[in-house]
Amino acid sequence: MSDSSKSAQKAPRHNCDTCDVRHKAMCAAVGHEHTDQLQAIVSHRDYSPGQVIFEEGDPADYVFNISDGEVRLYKLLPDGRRQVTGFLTPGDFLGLITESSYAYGAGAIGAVELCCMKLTNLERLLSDIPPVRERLLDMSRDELAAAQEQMLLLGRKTAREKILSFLLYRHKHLDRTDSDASIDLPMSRTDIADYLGLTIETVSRTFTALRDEGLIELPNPHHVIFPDLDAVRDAADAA
Amino acid sequence: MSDSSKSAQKAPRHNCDTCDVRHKAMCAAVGHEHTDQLQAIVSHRDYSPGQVIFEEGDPADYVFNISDGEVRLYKLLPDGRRQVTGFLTPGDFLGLITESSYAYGAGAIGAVELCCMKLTNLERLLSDIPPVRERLLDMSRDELAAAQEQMLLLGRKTAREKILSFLLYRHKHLDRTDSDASIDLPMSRTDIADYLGLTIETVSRTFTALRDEGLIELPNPHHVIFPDLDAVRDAADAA
DNA sequence: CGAGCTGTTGACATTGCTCAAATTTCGTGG
DNA sequence: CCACGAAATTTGAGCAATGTCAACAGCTCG
Repeated sequence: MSDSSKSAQKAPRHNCDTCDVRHKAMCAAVGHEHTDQLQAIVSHRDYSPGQVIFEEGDPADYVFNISDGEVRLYKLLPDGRRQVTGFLTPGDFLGLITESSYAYGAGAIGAVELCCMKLTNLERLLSDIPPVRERLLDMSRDELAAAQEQMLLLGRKTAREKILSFLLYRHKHLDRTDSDASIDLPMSRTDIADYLGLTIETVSRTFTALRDEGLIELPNPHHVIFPDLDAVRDAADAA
Repeated sequence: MSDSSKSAQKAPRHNCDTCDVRHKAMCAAVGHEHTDQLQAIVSHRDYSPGQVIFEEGDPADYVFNISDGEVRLYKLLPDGRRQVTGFLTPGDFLGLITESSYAYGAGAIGAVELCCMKLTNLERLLSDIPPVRERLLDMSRDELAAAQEQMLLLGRKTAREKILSFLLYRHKHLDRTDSDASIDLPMSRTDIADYLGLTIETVSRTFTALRDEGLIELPNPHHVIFPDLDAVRDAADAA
C-alpha cells in the first residue's frame, strides 16, 4: 500500500536516454552514442501485485531489467517449501539462465514495470558493445558476494540476527532521497520468512520483540522506524 | 606445525599447454596461440592441509585457479561462527573481490596447488583476450545458480535432506574416471557442518542414521558408498 | 457491514543444539 | 609392524530455539 502504479511514468517511458535507472542497470555500459541500438531491442511490460513473471524452469527467451517496483526471486521444493533468494529493485538485472531455462522463479511484489530484451538481442548487444559484458560481470560479482552473505545469514544467524540484518540491509540500500531512519517493507511476512529461512510466526514474534525492546517502531506492518540506528547496528553485530 | 612445500610436483608443472585443468578453468578461453601470454603471468604455490590461503578482507592482489586439491571458502561472524560457502575443486576460480579485498576466506582442505595470477595481469588478459571475460561471466552464472541452490538448502531443508543433497551433489560432480557409486569426503565433519548450517554432532548422527537405514555405507568417515543410488535420490527428493 | 486476507499471539511439539563422555582414526616413533 | 597419543568422530542426555497448530485481531474491499 505504498506508492504504486499510478505515480510512475513521469518521463517519456520507453526512452533509454532519459531512463532514470539506466545508470544502475547493465545499460550504464551503453554509451549515449549507442542508446538507439538499445532502444530498438527493448520493450516494456507491466505486472500487477502478486503476478508471476516466470517460474523456475520456464524456457527463457527474454531477460529483464527492473524499471519500477520490487521483484522477489524464489526457488521451490517439490512439496511447496519456498526459499526467496532475493528481492530486486529498479536497475537490477532479472533472468539468470541455466540450460536455456530460468534458474529461479520471479514474481511482482507490488506493481512492477520491466524493461524486456530478447536473449538473442542481448547476445548481439554483448558482442557489439563489449563494455556491457564487463558491466554484467561486475554486477554478477556483486550478486555473488551478496549471495555468500545470505548463506552466512541462513546457515549461522539466529532469528533475531536474521531480522536485524535484513532491516539494516534494506536501510543501507535504500534510495536515499531522504536520509530517513525508516524503511518500507513492501513484501509480505511470508516473503520475509521465506527469505530468511523462518516461519511467518517467528518473523512476527521477532518484530514484536524488537518493538518491545524499543529497537524499532512499527506504525504498520510494512513500515519500520529506527529510533536509534546505532543501537540496531550494535544489536545486529553482537553475538 | 603447518610447514609446506616439499611434496607434490610430478608432471612438467607450470606448463599451460599441458595443464590438465585448463579446459575446466577460465583459461579454456585462451587459445593455444596465446598460452605463451598466459604462461608469462602465472606462477604456482603449494599449500599444506589446513593452511589458510587468505582471509576475508585481506587486500587482494592475486587471483587463483585450483590446480590440485580441494579448497574451502568461508565467511565468519565476529564471535567465530563460520559458514562454509563452497568447496572448490581443480579448475575452479578462486578470488572473489569486492572493494579491493577478498570477499571470503579460503583454506586448503588437503594438499593444494594453486595457479596464481596478479590481479593487474588478469585485467590485462581480460582486455587482450576478450573471450576470457565471456568465460568468467559464464562461470559466474554457474556459481550464482549454485549459490541459489545452496540458499534453498540452508533455508528450507531438514538436516537429513541437507546431508543427502550434499552427498548427491558430490557424486554428480565427481570426476568420473570410474563410474563408481561411491564418493570421498576429504573435508572434516566440521567443514561439512559449517557448509550445511548444522553442528558436527547432527552431521554425525545423520550419517549414522542413513547407514542404519542402509542408504549408505561408511567404511570410514571420509568415504561413502551408495548401495542403491536411486534409493538415495528418492530419499533426497521426498518431503 | 461482512468476508477474506494478512498479521499477531498463544500453547505445545519437535528438530537440532549444547555439554559431556566414549570411541575410532591416524600420524609418529619405536 | 605395532604401540601410543592427539585429534576427529560418534554417541548420549537434556534443553532451547524455532516450528506447528489454532485462535484472534486488524484492514481492505466490495
